[in-house]
Amino acid sequence: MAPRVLMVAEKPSIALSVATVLSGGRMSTRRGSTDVHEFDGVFLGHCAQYKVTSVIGHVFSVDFPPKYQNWDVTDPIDLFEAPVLKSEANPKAHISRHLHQEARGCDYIVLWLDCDREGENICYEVIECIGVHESEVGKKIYRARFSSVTEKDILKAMNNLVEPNKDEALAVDARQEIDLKVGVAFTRFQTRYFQGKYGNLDSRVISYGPCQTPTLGFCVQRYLQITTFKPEKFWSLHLYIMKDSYELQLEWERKKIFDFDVAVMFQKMVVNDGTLKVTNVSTTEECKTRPCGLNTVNLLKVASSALGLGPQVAMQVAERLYTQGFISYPRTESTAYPASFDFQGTVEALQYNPALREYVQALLVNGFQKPRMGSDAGDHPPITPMKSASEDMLGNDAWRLYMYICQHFIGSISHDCKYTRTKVEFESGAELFCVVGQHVTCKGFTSIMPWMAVNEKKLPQFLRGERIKMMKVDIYEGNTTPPDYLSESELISLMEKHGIGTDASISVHINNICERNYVQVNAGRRLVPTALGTALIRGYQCIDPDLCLPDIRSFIEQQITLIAKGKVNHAWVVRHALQQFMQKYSYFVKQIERMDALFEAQFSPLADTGRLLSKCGKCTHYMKYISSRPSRLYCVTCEEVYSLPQNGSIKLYKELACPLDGFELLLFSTGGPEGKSFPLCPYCYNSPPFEGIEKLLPGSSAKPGMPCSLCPHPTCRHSLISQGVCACPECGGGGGGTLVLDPVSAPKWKLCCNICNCLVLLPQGAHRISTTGKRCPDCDSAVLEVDFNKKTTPLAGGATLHAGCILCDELLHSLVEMKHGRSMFRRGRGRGRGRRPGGGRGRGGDPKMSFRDF
DNA sequence: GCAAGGTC
Repeated sequence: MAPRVLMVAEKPSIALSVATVLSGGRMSTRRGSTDVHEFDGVFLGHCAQYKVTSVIGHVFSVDFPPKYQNWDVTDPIDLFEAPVLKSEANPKAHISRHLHQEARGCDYIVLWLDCDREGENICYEVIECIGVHESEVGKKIYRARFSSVTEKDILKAMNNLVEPNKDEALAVDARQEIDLKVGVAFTRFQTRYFQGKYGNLDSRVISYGPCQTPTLGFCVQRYLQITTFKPEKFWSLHLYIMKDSYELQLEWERKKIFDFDVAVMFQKMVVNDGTLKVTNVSTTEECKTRPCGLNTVNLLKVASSALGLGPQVAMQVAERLYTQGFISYPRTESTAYPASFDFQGTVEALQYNPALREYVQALLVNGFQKPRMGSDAGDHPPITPMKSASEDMLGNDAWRLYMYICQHFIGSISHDCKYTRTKVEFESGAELFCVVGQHVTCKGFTSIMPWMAVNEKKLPQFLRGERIKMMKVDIYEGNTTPPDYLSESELISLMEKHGIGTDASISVHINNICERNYVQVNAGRRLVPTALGTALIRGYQCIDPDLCLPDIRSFIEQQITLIAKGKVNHAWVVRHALQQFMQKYSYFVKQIERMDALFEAQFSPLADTGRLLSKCGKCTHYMKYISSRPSRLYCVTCEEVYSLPQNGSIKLYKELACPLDGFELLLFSTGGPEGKSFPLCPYCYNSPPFEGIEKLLPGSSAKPGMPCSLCPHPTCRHSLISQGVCACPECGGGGGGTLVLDPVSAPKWKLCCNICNCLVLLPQGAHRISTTGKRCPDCDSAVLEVDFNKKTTPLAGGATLHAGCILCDELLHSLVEMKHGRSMFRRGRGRGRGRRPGGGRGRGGDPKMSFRDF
């Protein structure tokens, strides 16, 4: 039988290109998690059946196990030695399952991931999904190495298959683990420390990261240069002459001097001389070179400085242009065009663009220039237009960005700009002056990129030895000025220079420091640090400047490069790097008061912030509601902070207290037309899930990590304690009671009303219980869904999901109704009743214990 | 809630 070959690319577009080239365009396509292209061909000299599919970037991402997810119970320092887990980055896409299924029955795997470290790492993610042992690498699993997705490169790669490089993949594993542990440990510590003290920081988290923090560092460094700048007076000579009815101001060779008396002395020397002699006239041919191919960093810089588009927006627009086929892949480091690049075709496509037509046609007639040699990072070709477009097709921002990409591309294959530069030098009283003129002889690429044009500056004719009459010699008094705030475009250059982030992530880091309120983007897209951003960086500078220096990234890079080159063992490097960061972390924690001194000077203590809202269950005093991000409650007496759900409003809920802890209940509401609201107890909301259960119930069967399926709150992070399950059947109509899972007997699945203390038993052995929003047709009580484990409760039809009324003994009807669209109402027998103090206004007739006991 | 890196 013909061998079967599965090929996996990094993204669907590359899978399509590879399949198209290798099949000569004759393949069939099957839709799946990602498309699968099938065709017959030749593999290693035999006829073979091919399938080509792709992942969508990384399949897995790395995180801590659930045990370490709770900020309340995990000391951040433990994170450095915690295990890390890889889980599917996008579980909904089912990429892992897709690869496993497609690989079944295949004899060979060929990996077409991007040829960089990340790509090498994804190779091994694919190998993991496929479920093949790594010992098969080289026998069954091959790596295609290609530098561009062109026919020539694809065929060449196919004929030169190699093995994936495990060391490079391990280097990425190391980077992921170090970034995760360092970033999360510092972030959690800082966030809790400062948000537990100040009420007006206005940021959801006080984050730290080896890329985002140095990025912020650059902005603050410039800010500090500005604030500590002391202007100085300076003086300079302005000498004016008249020649052939041109009035000219000459440049003084000394530019400026900082002593007035000396400036006066020089002025006198010139005035006393009275004549100005031309000492030299020189003319040079100058050349302004055309640009190389456009890469992401340069695109982002132009987008920010010339088009006023921030990096985040620019990348979004560029991605849309890419997916619509107007431009090539927008994330690339390379500025060199591949040898096989189709310049002719690309130029021809642009002649239909009215704005470019004239220039493009001239280029086609006169021939275009070979582009300058750029740098080839081995990733993707430079960003180029792929087809013609009009403003109507794209919309304003996309059109401007697209036009820039076209202009840059055309510029890169146009002539250089040529001009002559004439410098005339003068002397008077032993002081030297000069004037410079420029004359463009060939506009070249500046015709299509007019903002790059060389300024014409005409000069009258001067002859060497000529004596010129001076009009006047003034002393100009000026002040030195500080630099401006860092522009976004300068920041991108600095990040690139120091290796902070990648073409794909630079925009994300900049966006992060804006969103977290560390910097603000001012007019002209200049970045001004906020009080928070400044306090953070100045704090690191006090405690441990390494933490905010760009070298922190290069340190990690240099460490993992040792792994990539196979020089040092992966585990050793990770352990060593983490040990160093752990020491830095401990020192930082010990010294945090030095950073805090800066915060103290800028921000208000929690006690001075917010307004009184609801009563604390511990001390019965009113607690303060802090409305600035992140909104939270603060008890001044107990000095405790209680976090609240975010992005909504909070108000007192009927002045009712939680029956469990005495804290006054609150009502949280989200805005908008589909706004939701639910009541919550601030103490329960902040209760560590397992601690509480275990304290209350020795020998509890609750397992760490068991998710809370009862709590309908989208923000709920409880496991077994929750609120607001459903309306209480006793007082639900008028009293507003809500059934909560009774924490005392949680593993026994009981519900307890927070108003009237009514207890409702739930079926045992269920592993998930949730609300349906439906009402029992018999007694009008809430209907719950109960999910049983098949093993413990085999039921007719293999059904595992049941729903029933919490008061009547009816259990199965709603399920059947849901499954078959009709009600099969089977009434069972009640087995007594739950504790129900107060009686209430039961609507279900004779109140019974709910649900049959399974 | 947290990092940085892929990609959509």
